[in-house]
Amino acid sequence: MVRPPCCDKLNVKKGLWSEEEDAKILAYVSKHGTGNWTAVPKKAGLRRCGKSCRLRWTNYLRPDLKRESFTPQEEELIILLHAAIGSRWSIIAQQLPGRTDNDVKNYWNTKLKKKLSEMGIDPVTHKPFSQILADYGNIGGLPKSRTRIGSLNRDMKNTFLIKPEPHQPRAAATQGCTANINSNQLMTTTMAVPGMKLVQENMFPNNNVNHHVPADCDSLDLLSQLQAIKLVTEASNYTGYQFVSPNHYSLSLSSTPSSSSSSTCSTAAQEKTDPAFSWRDFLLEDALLPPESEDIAPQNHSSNETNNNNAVVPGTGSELLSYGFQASSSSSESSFVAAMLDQEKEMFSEFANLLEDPCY
DNA sequence: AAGCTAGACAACCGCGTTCCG
DNA sequence: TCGGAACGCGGTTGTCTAGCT
Repeated sequence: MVRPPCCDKLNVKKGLWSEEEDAKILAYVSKHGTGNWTAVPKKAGLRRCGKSCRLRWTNYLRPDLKRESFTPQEEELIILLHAAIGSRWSIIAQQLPGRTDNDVKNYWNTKLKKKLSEMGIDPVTHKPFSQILADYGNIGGLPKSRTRIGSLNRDMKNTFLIKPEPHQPRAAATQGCTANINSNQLMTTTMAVPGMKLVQENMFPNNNVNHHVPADCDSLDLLSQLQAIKLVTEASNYTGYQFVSPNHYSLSLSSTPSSSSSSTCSTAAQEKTDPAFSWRDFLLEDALLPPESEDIAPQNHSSNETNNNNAVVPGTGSELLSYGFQASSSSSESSFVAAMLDQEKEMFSEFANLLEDPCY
């Protein structure tokens, strides 16, 4: 492993910071300001890596940091922003004065993920579990056996299989689940990634999104991210991310009169009739089709205009799966899907014994 | 009282990006 | 333009503590 030069010394101290060390950092920063962190340890008389100093300052010593626990408003904002832009903690934290990305990340990992799971919502896709299960069952046409549940993400499993887990070291637990990872990835990537496109389209119906750009997370450009943030944060009176029914959760944005009716996260039925996204486009544009293939005309998004106020909590996934796999007609698509399924079958057969004995 | 467990949060690690000579 | 250093970010791990058995 290559360490940065500032951390290369063997005598660099690690672990928790003492009050003395904090005082040295504070003294240094008050005198010299922040910046050039690699020089800080030497100048401040610390046996710490510069990176570590910066982290200590950013996450703990900065005077503008809030110490009190997260408010319900902050909590809702985090959930909304996570739904909109994913785990971009630094961006989310920028919308929460006095909070650091580390704070937000920790709060998400320890509280919010669990909370959403208990509500029956997958914290990764922000989609009701029941719908994910149904959609996932539809993909492969495979029976929903225990094995299938074993391939769902851990939070989801915890919700379905409420049973005390024997404590085990984290690494061991992680390793034990290795056999599930591929199928998890199959699911979460296919679901979450195109979902970003859905967010973009549904949250900014008037935004000229180029629908021929492959809808991966990274293609969600900065402008759109900022717009997403703006939309979410400006909805000053939103009443929250409400669980309505197992297939239906909503976000009520009451900041505009026309949005008094809660905008609703698409149900499976709604999504199947929503023409805004074509899974086919997503799959094929990347490589399989020449650009501007005539049967993949730009989508007409006029239907979105009727629900401009709907800040659709990104569903992300299952709608895409229903779209794509059910509507697939071209041979290239079916071969792509078939290849994925073949690989998955192969994996299941290879790890059959493990999958029959889930690690939880 | 001791051991175990889970929650909270601080800190570290690795990697990608940006800056600068 | 290139390469190394610095920085920033997200994921992961470590540590402490309170509650429970």
